[in-house]
Amino acid sequence: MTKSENGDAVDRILEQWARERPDLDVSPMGLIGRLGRCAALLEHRLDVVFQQYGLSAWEFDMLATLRRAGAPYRLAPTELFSTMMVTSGTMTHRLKVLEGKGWIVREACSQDARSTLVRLSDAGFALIERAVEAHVANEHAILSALPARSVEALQKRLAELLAALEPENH
Amino acid sequence: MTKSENGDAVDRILEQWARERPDLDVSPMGLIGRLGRCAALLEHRLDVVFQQYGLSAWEFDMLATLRRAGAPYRLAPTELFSTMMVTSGTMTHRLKVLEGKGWIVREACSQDARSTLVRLSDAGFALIERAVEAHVANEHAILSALPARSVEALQKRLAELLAALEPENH
DNA sequence: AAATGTTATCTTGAATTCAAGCTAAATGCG
DNA sequence: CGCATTTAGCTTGAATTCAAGATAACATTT
Repeated sequence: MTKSENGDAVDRILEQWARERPDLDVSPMGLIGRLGRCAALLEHRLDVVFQQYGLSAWEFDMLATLRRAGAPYRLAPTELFSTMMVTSGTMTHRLKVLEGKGWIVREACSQDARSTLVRLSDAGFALIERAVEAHVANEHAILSALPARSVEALQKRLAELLAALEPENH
Repeated sequence: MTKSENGDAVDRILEQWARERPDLDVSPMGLIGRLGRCAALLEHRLDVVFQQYGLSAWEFDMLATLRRAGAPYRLAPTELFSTMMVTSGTMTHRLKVLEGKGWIVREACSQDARSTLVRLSDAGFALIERAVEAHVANEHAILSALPARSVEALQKRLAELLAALEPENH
């Protein structure tokens, strides 16, 4: 058995760099490369369930954000795009699409005439209520491929890394 | 508004779900949410260095893939887009851009007239040679925020997860 | 050799995103 | 009050991506 058949795609990249640039210590690529690849593959796996409910990932995310905010399931666009790490222009587009599909409604804000609040419609509420159940079940299924102890360990280490990366910490 | 309590952005999401949907065990969101967020933040951090060399992330990735393949730094488009997880249409566009910038050249394939191979130009080679050094240094700097043992542990757990997620394994 | 199927690549059109800049409303300050 | 500044949201244009399908070359079978 050769080395390259044992490891994953990232191992193969590390081997190539070791051969071509032995002067560089490319070991951080192991962690960062795998993390990126895991994220991409997970995204794909989650999309499968979203599509079963006629949702894209960002549509699920929008409805879920409004849903978990609690009654009356209403937030300002600014709050939405700042928590979701997208620009205001992206949010304008998303709101138009969701309103067109009847999952949200827009309401004037009594405190601030500049702001038109966003609220889950009954249809949007009913949809996300079912979709989030399937989504959570999907996540459980995906992680069941690993022993519970590995999941817990990974979870702890990622929390550490996230703390080190969060914008306010540097 | 963000600094406040103990816990990160993902903890706040978990708390909201626990309040709104106590019937669901949303614990997998802890791992999957943090992983996604780490990936997004890391992407941003890596971009900083890419931009210093006039590169976008995908441009760096393309040049790096050709570079680490070894002399004569030449690959077929199919090999490129399959290892990089993008479609053939995306690859066509990328090749046009890189060719326009003079970092790659295209050459007919003697074995297969359908294929026009892609090769690093001298300029492309010189650029990626410097950029990869800065990139690796950047990755070292980012991970230096964590103790070496944490990095090693995280790396091992991610390799486990990646093995469970790789397409051929399910 | 002709027919059939497969492979490599490109084209097209739509979706999604961001950066930059715009308008309107709220707020602060003299 | 009157003017400057900030904030909320939207508009525009460009970049990036993919899905679907077109094209051309290769491979296999008849």
